[in-house]
Amino acid sequence: MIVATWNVNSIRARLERVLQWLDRTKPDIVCLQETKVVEADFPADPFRARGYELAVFGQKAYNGVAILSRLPLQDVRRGFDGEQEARFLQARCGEHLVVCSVYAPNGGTVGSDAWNYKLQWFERLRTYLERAVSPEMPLLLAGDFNVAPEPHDVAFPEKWADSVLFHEAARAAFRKLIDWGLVDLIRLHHKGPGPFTWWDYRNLAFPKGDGLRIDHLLATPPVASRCVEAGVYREERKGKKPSDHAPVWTRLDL
DNA sequence: ATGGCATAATTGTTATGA
Repeated sequence: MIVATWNVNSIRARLERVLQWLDRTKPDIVCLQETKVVEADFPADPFRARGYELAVFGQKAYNGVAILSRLPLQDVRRGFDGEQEARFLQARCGEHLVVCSVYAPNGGTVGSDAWNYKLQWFERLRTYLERAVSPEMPLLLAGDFNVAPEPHDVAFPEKWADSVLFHEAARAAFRKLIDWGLVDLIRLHHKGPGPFTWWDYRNLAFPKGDGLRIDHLLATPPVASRCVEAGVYREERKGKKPSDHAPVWTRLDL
């Protein structure tokens, strides 16, 4: 089956593009981030009409995560550790696979309150995993982690070294999360540099190739051992009214 | 050094993103 994740930068602004992409690629499970809408206003009907069950965790204007699944959704959990913001949504898809749609804080600027919040948020996510799940169970964290883990995840690493997306402290926080027991599925199949998943809207970043890999599919070993293919739908960054992120996907032999 | 662009909430301008 195909599992994908996409930071859509507003599900209402992106609805037509998301539906066309769904109809073309037909993923079984999709994690969405930055839906930017409360649950009551989430445009669920066109997804239900395409055979998806939905789990939605939203708030007004900012953040917001969702999971679409062709397999029955059960055991939905909104947030972790008393989180106020709509950044984490967990559900069981089918009998065994647990999927989490994750939207990590951006961090504003290095040294700001938002920056400290970002670093602490990664600590709290790791603590939640330690408490609530296990590396032995089939678990997939899919989403926008707002961290490019290594130099070959950034097209121009020297230019981005001091940014919140590639700062050493953010990379260290991400590594600590991985060390709990997660495998980066893209890196099972691509050596790098790239594939990149985000390009700034400004300064012609996409045509210039100024990309970063900040959206990730992170799986426990029971899932990673079934990962036969993974990639980025780079073409979704092209054309009219794109998100600034491209979808990331994997094929799992489950 | 700054702003570039996009979105929501609002309806002129700000907050936030990455």
